[in-house]
Amino acid sequence: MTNFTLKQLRYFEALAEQQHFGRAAEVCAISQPALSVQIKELEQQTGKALFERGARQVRLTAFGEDFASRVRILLRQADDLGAFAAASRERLAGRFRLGVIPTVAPYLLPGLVPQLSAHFPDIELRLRESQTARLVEELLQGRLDAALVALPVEETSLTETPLFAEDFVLVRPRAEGAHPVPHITELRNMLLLEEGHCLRDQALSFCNRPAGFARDDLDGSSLSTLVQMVGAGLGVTVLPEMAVPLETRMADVTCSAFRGSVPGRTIGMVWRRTNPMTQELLQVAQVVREAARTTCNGARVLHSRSGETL
Amino acid sequence: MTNFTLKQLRYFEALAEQQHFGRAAEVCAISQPALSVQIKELEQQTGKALFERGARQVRLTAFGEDFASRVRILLRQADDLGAFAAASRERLAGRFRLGVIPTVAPYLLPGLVPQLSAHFPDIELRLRESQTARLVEELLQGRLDAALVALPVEETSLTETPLFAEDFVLVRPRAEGAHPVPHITELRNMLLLEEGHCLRDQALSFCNRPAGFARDDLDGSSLSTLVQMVGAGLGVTVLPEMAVPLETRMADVTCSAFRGSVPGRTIGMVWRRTNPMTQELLQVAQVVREAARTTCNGARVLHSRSGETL
DNA sequence: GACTGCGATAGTCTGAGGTTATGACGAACT
DNA sequence: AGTTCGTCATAACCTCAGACTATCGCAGTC
Repeated sequence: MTNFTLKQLRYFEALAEQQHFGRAAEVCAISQPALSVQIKELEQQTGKALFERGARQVRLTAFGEDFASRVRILLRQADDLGAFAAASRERLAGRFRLGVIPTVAPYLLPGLVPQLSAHFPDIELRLRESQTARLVEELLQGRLDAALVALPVEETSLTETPLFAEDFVLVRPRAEGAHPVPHITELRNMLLLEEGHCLRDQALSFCNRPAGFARDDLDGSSLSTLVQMVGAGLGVTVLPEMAVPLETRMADVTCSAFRGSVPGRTIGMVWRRTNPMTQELLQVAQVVREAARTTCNGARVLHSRSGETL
Repeated sequence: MTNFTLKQLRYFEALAEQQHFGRAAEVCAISQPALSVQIKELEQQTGKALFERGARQVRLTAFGEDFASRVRILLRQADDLGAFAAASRERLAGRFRLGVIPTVAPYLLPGLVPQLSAHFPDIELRLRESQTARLVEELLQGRLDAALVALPVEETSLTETPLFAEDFVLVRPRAEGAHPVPHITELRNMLLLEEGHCLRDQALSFCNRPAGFARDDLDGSSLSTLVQMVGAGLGVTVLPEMAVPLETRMADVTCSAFRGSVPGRTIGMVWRRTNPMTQELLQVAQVVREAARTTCNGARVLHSRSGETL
């Protein structure tokens, strides 16, 4: 029953304004008979006369006027919808849900958030801090649009772009600062983040884990905690370089670059392969690279391979 | 640019709800390819992806969700428009502008207005009291929908239906009540309404106007005034029967039926011949007849000829 | 690696909605 | 009164949007 078309309503509005079939048809850029037919059709569908056809005048009926005022509202709303789409066409806009792992978030976000807002003024940014596994799960469920994690991510339905690489640095009690920096295979009493953090797995993987390597009785829930524990002389730990300024400022520790083969990590952005906003996501990635370059110590910006711009 | 169709939006809404092309197509009672094509078309027109097509899931994009919430509002409004038309289909509704001549209005309207409201609960009644010429002019300009006047009305672009007929009665000072009622051709010192009232013309026409017939130095602006003047002994006048109870109650006058050929008038309703609401107008006329029968002394209800129901 | 479920694409057909030409009719003019 | 004019409705025709069926392609699943 409600099967009139927007086109009919636009014709109707034109006729209501012009009060003349010929002129209204011209306004609509169609022929007069076409307009007559559509108005007639509309009148049949509403079941009431909308216009009174006089010899020299076309007038709205009482019902027609009530109808017209509602039609106008409807059409303006339809116009708004079109304008809304047009306005959103160029720039990334709307909700954008970004997940970030805990060993990146505190160091990158203070620089990133303002830059994202500046770059995409119409964005509604929602941030979520969680470990990689959780972020991947939420991505797959469609509850996140993208995530910043350490690469690689083994998940075929996700796609990724590298953002930047950084080294890990060794954190020891300040007292040990004078000692030579041990090789990564010689580390002892390593303090680690609790289960689930990718940084823990990375730390475990880049050395051959001799007996006594890790203090696995003393997992820390954050890098901040770990550094405090190092300062208390409980052991040593590694920090990604971006974390160094913030975490070691107030602690009684010393930081040293590794010698020889320097361990590190690559941070990248991942999202569902099926997400149609690839273009916009790559723009976001570019902003993240910029933010990392300007606000994160020692971040070496990486660029996506050419094929990924598709 | 804003040339999407309501149909597309309905398809879109269904898909947004079902998150499945096949099921959404079924809901829309079309084939799945038809829906795919229309969604694609809509996405092309908005210039943005609305859905993310996953392997096992169809999801709205961020933009799609914003779009959807607006679409829902628009569609509900379109539905309302249809419902509004459907609701107005049966009963007369909306603004109804009725003109009434001054020698009818005060006596008929108190009974008519409640009956009209009761009969057409959704009506928005606007009343206008003016002399016939003015009412006809406003009708022709489309500023009135109908008018209650004395018939006949000489105006080819108006059509009419008779409502009721009534007699005129003679009003004399009470002192003269004992005298025999003069014949209409023997009247003297007749007090008349001022220029423009049809009742004046009628009074002038139903007698042969001998010298001294009318006190044309003393026109009254209302029947009420005339009756007061009669009571003061300035002359005599005629009243339509419906005016008698109200106008003669407080005055020192006497009313008498004419003998022989009794003058009177016919009240009818007129409207633009082009007005498409003939059916509803005839309903209104019927209510007026009923109101006249129950509330107006001596009104003899008349019925429209069968052909007029078209 | 074949199967399956699901969306996209291709090819075809129908009718909604456009066109031009013409009719009908009231208003205005001669 | 007849004629002309302005205006909307109707008729006949045409075209393409949008429907259908059939089929392909792809990603999970067994």
